[in-house]
Amino acid sequence: MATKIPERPKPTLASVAQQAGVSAPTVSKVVNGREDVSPQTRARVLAVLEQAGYQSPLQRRSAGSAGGAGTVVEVVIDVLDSAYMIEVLNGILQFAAAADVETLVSVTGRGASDVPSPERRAQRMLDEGRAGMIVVTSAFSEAQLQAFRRRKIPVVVIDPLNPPSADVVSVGATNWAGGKAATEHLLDLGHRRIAYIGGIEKAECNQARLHGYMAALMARGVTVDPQYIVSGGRFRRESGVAGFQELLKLDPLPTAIFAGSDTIALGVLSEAGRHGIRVPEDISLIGFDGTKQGAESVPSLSSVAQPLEEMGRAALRSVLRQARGEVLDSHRVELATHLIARDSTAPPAA
Amino acid sequence: MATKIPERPKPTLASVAQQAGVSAPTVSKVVNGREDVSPQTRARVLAVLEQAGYQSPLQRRSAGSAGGAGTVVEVVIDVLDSAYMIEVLNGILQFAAAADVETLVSVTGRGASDVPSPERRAQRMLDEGRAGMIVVTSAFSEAQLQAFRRRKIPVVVIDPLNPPSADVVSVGATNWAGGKAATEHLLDLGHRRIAYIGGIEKAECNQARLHGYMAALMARGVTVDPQYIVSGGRFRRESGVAGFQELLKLDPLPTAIFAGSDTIALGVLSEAGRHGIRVPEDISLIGFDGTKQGAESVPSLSSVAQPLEEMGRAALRSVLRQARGEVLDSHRVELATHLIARDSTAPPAA
DNA sequence: GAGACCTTTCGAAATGTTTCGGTAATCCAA
DNA sequence: TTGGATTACCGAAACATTTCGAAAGGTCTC
Repeated sequence: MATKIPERPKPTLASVAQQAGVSAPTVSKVVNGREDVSPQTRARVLAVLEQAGYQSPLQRRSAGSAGGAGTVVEVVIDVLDSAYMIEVLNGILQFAAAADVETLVSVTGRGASDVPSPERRAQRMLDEGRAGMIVVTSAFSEAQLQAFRRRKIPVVVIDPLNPPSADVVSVGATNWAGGKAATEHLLDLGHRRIAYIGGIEKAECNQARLHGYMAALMARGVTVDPQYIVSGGRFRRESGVAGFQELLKLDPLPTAIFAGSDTIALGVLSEAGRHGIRVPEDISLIGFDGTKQGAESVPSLSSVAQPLEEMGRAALRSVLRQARGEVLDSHRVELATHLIARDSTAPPAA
Repeated sequence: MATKIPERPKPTLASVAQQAGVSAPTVSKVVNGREDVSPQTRARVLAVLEQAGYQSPLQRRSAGSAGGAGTVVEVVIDVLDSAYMIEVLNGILQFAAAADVETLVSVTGRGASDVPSPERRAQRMLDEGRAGMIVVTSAFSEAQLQAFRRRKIPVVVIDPLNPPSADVVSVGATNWAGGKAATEHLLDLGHRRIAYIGGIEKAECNQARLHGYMAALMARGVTVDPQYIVSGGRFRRESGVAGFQELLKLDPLPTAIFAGSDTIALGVLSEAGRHGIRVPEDISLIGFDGTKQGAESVPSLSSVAQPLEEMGRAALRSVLRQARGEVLDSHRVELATHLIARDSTAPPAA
């Protein structure tokens, strides 16, 4: 080979050590983040390391292949108690298995001994060579997510509470269109007194669904009656129960209810049963999420389906792309919702 | 210290290598599961390794401090689609958060690209310093579990398919007693024609429940009618649907059904609804598992509650104990079940 | 059957990591 | 002030792992 490259000798621990005026073990400690090195020494070694472009064997190995075996992605969820969470997680796990990626799942809900600070967590992720993180919880604020971004750790948020900012990559669904579709479905059936029972009030997705609901009403010339909008709940069964009790106090009862999530709808369903109110004969009910649990209830629940598993897959895919250093087309992925009319909606009683 | 221990020199790679008649690098490769070692050489080295009781630094590290930060436990589940699985997993995740342990969850169900051989998987666990594994799936046979045992990787199986063997640590519930309690509950209400719809036929837990059912019947002098025992299903909703259709063909219809799991019971419930058969007026129904989903159905489901979350916790606790090298009191933990009578059971129609 | 080429297996040497003990700085009680 | 105790920091030596090429044996081609 005549065209031999000038061949700058590949930096080794020893060469770096000599240049920095310390021993090889000391450099090893700095590279591996051990504690017993003084700040000054560490800084000096780091400088030489940087200048020489040294890569530890670990770094060399992981640099090549993000997305293959050995890649670990962290998944942070609130609690595993809603059908929504379960299906999203399922999507992530399925895709992870197919992509040969490992997933480290942790809950932030109750009992977590010492929710570590984002800084700490980010540091540990770097140490352990984690490829990135998927967040399905409200545990991290916008500012905290920045901590990860600063360290170049790929993060994707599913259904963020806050409106999507340019700095955070997020995955969601077309909530506004979905809320509109659900309401139109009820309008088409002939309903005019339609109530909305919402989830977490400030949540972006809840807002979007509510505004889709209002848009549909107004487009048909139906006045939006604030009495029929129950808010202040959460995306949980109990909120459905409480919300329905709230609605029962009104005089012209609504003939249909649009629930902000399937779990809420199921709460409504069971509470209606307790009061001897039949669904859909006496009142129509439509949920949001399109969970299996809704499909399996009696009567089966009409709903606006979000592709929950697909959302999980999309989130993981996006994390892996970022980890590989690819440029993302968009910082916000919105997947389409579609209406599923099942047995819990019908024309209003004459 | 006068009582100094004779101090057999700690085995090192070199000493093992010499004894096995190979070089140190070769021993290293065997220990770390590299490919380029002939089977004969590997076997020879493994023998010496075993005899000398050599421990790789990785093993030494994980042996010392299991249970604190940085500990990673793998959790292998089938698919995240049953209430049972979800609650067990939730228990594991909650306890993991409290114990500051990380959990790596993987599914073996569909789509898993290349279910790695247990050998491979065990090797990777050692490489990555994983503390142990919890198995909630039928993906591993008894023999395959041995592969982990041989490498001293702590493994705990939750509700194993096979009868608990002395070699595998397992966590379960008092299935026999639970099956008996469920059946006695129905007998106490006055039922005599009681059907059983089972899950996976060979599964240990299913067998135990079935035999508890039969024991209760016999103890009261009620003949066990094989027609009323539907088997060949799985612990899934569809099996409840199919099983109920099966029972509908019989002439003296059963007045009560004991389902092998809540998911099965929910299938029965929805199918009964489709046929206009009311629960519990026309037929009583009791499940097994005591899942939240059962509690939330309409009518709410009577069930034999297993402490599912507690089982998850117990499994994780046991893995951590093993990882710390503690001696286990028992290789089989059985947690108590208890009957929850709700709205789906009532005296038979006169 | 000779040669080119590949594959498997292994170890020497190069490289990286850990253990452990020494040194010096600091702290503390007398 | 002094002497012991404690701690932080560092490197020599011991240990482990990886790289890379050599040797042995196969397979294919001509």
